[in-house]
Amino acid sequence: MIRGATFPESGSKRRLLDAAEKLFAEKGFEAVSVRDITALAKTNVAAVNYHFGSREALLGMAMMRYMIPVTQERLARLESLEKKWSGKAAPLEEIIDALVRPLVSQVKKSELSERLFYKLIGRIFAQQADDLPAPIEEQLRHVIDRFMRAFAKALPTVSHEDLIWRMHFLAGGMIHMLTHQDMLNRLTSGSSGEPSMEVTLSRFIRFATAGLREGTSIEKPTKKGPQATFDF
Amino acid sequence: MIRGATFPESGSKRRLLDAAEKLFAEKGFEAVSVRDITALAKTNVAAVNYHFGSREALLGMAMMRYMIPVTQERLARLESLEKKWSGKAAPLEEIIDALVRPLVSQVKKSELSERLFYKLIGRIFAQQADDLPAPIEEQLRHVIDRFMRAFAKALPTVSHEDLIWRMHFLAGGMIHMLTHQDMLNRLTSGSSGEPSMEVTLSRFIRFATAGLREGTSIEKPTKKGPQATFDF
DNA sequence: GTCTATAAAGTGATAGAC
DNA sequence: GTCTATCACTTTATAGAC
Repeated sequence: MIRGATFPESGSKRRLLDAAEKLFAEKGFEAVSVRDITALAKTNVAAVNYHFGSREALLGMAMMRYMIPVTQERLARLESLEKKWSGKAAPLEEIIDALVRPLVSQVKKSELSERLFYKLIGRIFAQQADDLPAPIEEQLRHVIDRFMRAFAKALPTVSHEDLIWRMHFLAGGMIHMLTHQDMLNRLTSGSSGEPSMEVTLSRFIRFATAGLREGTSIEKPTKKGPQATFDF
Repeated sequence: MIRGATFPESGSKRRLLDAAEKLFAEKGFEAVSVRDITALAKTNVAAVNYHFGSREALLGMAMMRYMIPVTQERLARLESLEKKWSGKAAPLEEIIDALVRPLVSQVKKSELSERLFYKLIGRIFAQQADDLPAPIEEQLRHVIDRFMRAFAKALPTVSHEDLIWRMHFLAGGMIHMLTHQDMLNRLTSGSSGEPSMEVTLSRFIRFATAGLREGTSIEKPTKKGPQATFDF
């Protein structure tokens, strides 16, 4: 399902991908010019068009170089999880871990700094769906579909529609966690403690597990949420 | 604390703000030129510099025109909540509602389409903290501080650091909910049901309440999350 | 494959007429 | 306040030499 598209291991094409990735992460996709990229990659300005055809195509390739291994690791982790729990539903925490951890673990294989890596991922996910490159959209669709089935099995009493939305909220928290760690410190005068990513990840998994599970058990006697009018 | 800065109700300055807001929402902050804005506002190209001094300053003003009423409504709702529960901690659901609902309710006062309004808010929050206009950063800091205190009162057993991170995850889900409703439908072949915002909001509040509360009560016998090694 | 040179269009900002 | 004309750059993309 997920084709393995190969990427150059060296040469000017590789240097262009590296440079593009770094600059896109730092400044955002719109704010980087072909000249910025070729300057950092130490090639001539024509190289981008020669190797990729256009700036847009290079942008798509840089995204794909990330997302392909992330997608593959997600699916592999989920499969190995299902094998381990053969037939039975896997624990919710472990499914969420399989979805989130690859975004973190792929960082080690990158030559970008950790901070930049997360920014790049954040920028990819912050794109509107309709201007993601088609192959990336296809991958995300497949990942969502596979994980939805796993979640549905683990939470048989939650409706399909509820589950989709909860997974959506989870995705938002996940992206925010990766991309705005620095914002958190800035906006709270450094009281977030700057923990390791492993600690943050386990905090997130607890949060998301509780959120996904909410409403599963027989309706707790919660004080029936607001929704009412305020005297504002 | 939050100064009330006035914005023009008519005239070319107002038209420029309207046009900028619409285009920034549609295409993103980097992708809109002064000429795009003046064309839509039906002014000459010099008008932006005459009225605002620079493109950047106009961008900041457009953001502020949103965020000021949102911030004011958030603080007002929280205050009225605390008055209502005089002394006692307000229910978690109601605090979250006070934080999230203003982002939705301000849509009615806007002349943008609902879809565009949410996109604009998403773009503001997707900015890196260090390139938000200073007054906006100040407002966010104040809001976070006020709501953190309310959350801490409602969840006295959760550590300050845990709470900060859970609030951070909540913020991510909130932004994602507002800005990527269309993506959800696109990536799930429309099985999210396109519910009204009111329904989505109450789904989100349930999710976030559960996530924030997680771990409050005496450590549930959860199967101790993953964190372990995988055979991948 | 790599490069320079350049075309063609777009950019933010401003001077100066009205 | 509004406008046109224009400056001084930067942009993507490409032609054509090596």
